[in-house]
Parts: sequence; structure tokens; C-alpha cells
Amino acid sequence: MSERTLRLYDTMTRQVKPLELVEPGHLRFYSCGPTVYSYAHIGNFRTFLTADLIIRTAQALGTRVTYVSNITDVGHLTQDDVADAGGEDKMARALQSKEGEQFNNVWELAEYYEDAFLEDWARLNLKEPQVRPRATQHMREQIVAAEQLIAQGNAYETPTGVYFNVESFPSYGKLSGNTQENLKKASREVVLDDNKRDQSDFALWKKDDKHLMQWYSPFGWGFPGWHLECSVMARMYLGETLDLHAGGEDLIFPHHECEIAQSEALTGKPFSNHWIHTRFLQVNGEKMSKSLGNYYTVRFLLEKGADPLAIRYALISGVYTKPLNFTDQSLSDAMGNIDRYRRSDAAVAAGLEAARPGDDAIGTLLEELYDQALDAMCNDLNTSVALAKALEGTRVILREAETLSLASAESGKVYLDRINDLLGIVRPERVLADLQTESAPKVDEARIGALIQERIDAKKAKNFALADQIRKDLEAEGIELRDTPEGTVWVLKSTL
RNA sequence: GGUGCCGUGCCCAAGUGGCCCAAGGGGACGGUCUGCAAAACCGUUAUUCGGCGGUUCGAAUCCGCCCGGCACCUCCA
Repeated sequence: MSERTLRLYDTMTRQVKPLELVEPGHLRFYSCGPTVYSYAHIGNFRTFLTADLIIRTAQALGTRVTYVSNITDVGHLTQDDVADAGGEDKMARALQSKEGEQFNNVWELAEYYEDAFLEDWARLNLKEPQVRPRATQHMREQIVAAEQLIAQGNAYETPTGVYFNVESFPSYGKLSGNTQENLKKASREVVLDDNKRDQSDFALWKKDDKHLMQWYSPFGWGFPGWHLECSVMARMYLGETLDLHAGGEDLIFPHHECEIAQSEALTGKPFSNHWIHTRFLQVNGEKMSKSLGNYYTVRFLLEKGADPLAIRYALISGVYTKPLNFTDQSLSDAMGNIDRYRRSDAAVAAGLEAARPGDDAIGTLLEELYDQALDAMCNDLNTSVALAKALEGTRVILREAETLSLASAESGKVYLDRINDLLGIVRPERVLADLQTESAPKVDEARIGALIQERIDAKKAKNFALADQIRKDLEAEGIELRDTPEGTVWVLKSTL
């Protein structure tokens, strides 16, 4: 194998360092998944794409990967400490919203959005995790963990729930660079709960017998705290010390900080040897929000006519360690690049078919470019450079597209396969039903065909005025004509 | 108030001490092809890296100050 190692920025130590594996040759990786109370937006997917690229890079290096990514299907509180005062949570709120009216209860709502999420996941060519645990299916383990933490003196029960006592875990804050002292004076608008020993203490279990999702526990009816599920499920499927734990930058504090406290208090061992966090995606230079009208979901973009691979390409075009600005322009740029891969793929297929004699004129170059792309990925997932190198390969192929020898075409195939394994941008891995039915322009293919024939006849008669007029009229309808050596073809111009 | 991050060409975006008079994409411009176009392919497009100082033989890269922008601080990928 190669001597390359995957180097990633580690939030804990604030430096780029090699990913060291507890068990050599085997990466055990946990990536925090979404809460399924609504459609996931492209910012969520940027984070999941970081995880996806890590496993692809690790696999390219010959590493076996056990990848776990959860689904949070329990609604957690929109505000801490208001369980008694009405207990509204994200799921309950979603159920009461306009979109939520179609569901009979929160369980159906969660199931619906989970299905939608998995579909978007597949469309963006994300690899399936080995395990995709759900919070609701690990209730017993979570309750046991809370009991153990109480028994060990790291947690205590109050009339409102079970809380983790941060003072019992002195290094609380180490991931986010906070100290407990700073956190205390920094607290903004925390609702005070007199039952808590320390206002920074966080819930392991919330008592609430009116909650829409509730389970029975030794503490009575209620539901688990948000942070507990990840600690419990990560340990269950990956062991006490993970190699790598990932999520969005907003999870650094409090979510991952709390996971560390719970897990390490419980096991006495480091929870994860490496932490990575993806910076936020902005849309048109602003934070995504529903009120600004820039809350882009995958299906919204697909309905506008975007290619799912182009969405993927646009989302990975910047490095995960910096905020990325997603714009309509960046998406259409990406569509052009995806098209180059598609044409390369077609050219290679045609070259294999034609089986022309000749040397392999491109194999060595393509191999170098692949190596450079892989090097870039190993260097803290430098997707910008990796994509640049990968794209250079399409230029090499397309330059000789018409005349590729069989040997060259074979090299091209190997190259595109490897690039696709590494970056997932050449071909969709799963074929899914077309989503863009509703808003796609309706076209009358027979009519276009007739017009094209009319134009061909006009051209033969040297009546170029009429030929140009037909082309112009169709263009006004969003249909573009291209005269190719194989004849005239038409394409639908993108609405983006 | 606390904790982090960022500012590179017209736009997006790599590069974090010499291989950088700064990758790649878009755009623009020129060429090939074409009846003309479109598409495709080829080429050109930053002596310069928010500003000012400093360290160094050498800085976009390190340090200081200033200006501008962003995120988190118990809902958030």
C-alpha cells in the first residue's frame, strides 16, 4: 500500500495531526446525524459530506472503516429547563406547524422526515454507514447510563429530571476552549432552575408525563437528554474510545462537550482521539434561515432543476475548515464541472467500444493526477485542490475524446472509477426516481423534432434566415439547439 | 462579557515562511471548428494577497495594532 496518512485538523488540540487508529488499519468513526423534525437543508449535508469524504479517503488508503451515524428521532427542548412550563420541543412544534398538520402524531412526523432525509442522503451520493442507530431504539441503554452516572456521583436526580454535575468532571470545557469559570460568567439567558446544583449542569433525563414522546424509567415518565444518545450509541457500536468523532461547528459546545463529560465519566477512558467540525455553510453570503428565504433543502434545489451531483460538488468545493458560501452561481459552476465528468465518462465508454489501436497516451498523467488528488484529501481534506486535480484529468481525457485508443480508454476508465470512489462526483451510485416532475418545463418532443427537421430542410435550401429564426424561437422557450457531427440535438437550458 | 474563525483577481475558492511574479472553477477576451451560432477544445486574464508597522537573507503565510465580516455561549450540521 501507500505510505500516505490522513491528516486532519483536531478541534481538541487545535492542530492538524495524523489520524491515529486504536486498532491499526481500522477506523472507528462516529458522525452526529440530524434531528428529523423537518427536511434537512444543504448546510446539514455539508457536514455529512465531510464525514463521507473522510471515509472515502480512508478507504482509498486501504483502511477498513466502521462508520456510525445516528438519527435523532426524539424531539429535544427548544429551551433548556422549560419542561415543566409547557414542554414544547422541536418535534411538537413541527407537528403544530402548517407542514405538520398532515401527520397524526410526532412518531409519524419523525418517520416521514427520516425517510426524506435518507432519500436526500442517497441522492447526494453519500456512503451508507455500517450502523445508523436511532435514539428511540436505545432507550434502555440511555436509562442505564443515567443510572450509572448517578451511582458514580457524576449525576443527581431532582424533581424535574436527572442532571450531570459538571463540577464532577473538572475538564468540562476542554473541547471548546472554555473553563467552567468562564462558562459560569458567560451564561447569557439561561433559565435558572433552583433544583440544579450548578446552572451549567445539563440534563440526562427530563421528567415529563405530558411529553408527546415519553418512556418509563426509574425516574418516572419522561425522555432522555439530547447529549446522552450519542454517548451511548457510539460506545455500543464502536467501543469506549473512538478514533474520530465529527459534526457541525455548532456541536462543539454544548453537545460534544457534554458527550465527552458523560462518556469519560462513565468509562474513565478518552472518548474520542480526534474531533473534527465542519464550519457553517452560508447561502448568498448570509446564514441560512427560513425568514431570509435562503433555507435551501436538497429537494428544493432538485425541483429547480439542479443535478444532485452538482449540489454535492458545490458543497465540497470549499474546505470544511472554513465557512463556505453557497450561491446559485456556485451551483451552476458545479453543474458545468459535473458535465465534464459525464462527457469524459461517455468518451471513455465510446473509446472502449471503438477499440482503436495505439499506445496508452494518458495513463501515466492520469495516475499522477489521481495521486495528487489523494494527497490533497490526505492533507486535511483539501477538497478544493483535490477537485482541481481531478478536473484536470477530464481535460486530459476530453482533449483526445474522439481519438482515444483502447489502451488510453482503459486508463481513462480506471481513472474515473478511482476519482469517483474518492470524491463521488462522476456517477450517481444509486438510481432514484426523478424528482423534478412538478416544476420542470413541459416539452413537446414531437413538435421540437418537427421544428428541427424544418430547420434542417431550410439549411439545405440555404434559407438560413428561416433556420436561424427557428433556432431563436426555440431558444426563447428555453430549448437550445446544437449542431453536432451526429446531427442536431436539443437540450433544455437550466433554469438556474 | 467569554470562546473560536475569516478577509486572496470581476465572482467563487486553494495556498499558512523560499518550489507562489499565488492552483482550480465561473466570467471576460482571443483562437480552432461552424453557413452563422451554440456546444466542445486551445490560449490569455493578480509583481499581488483588508490597512499600517515589525520579525526575517526571504512573508499572502510569523508578531503587533487598526478596519471589516462570521460563528458558538445550553434549539441548531
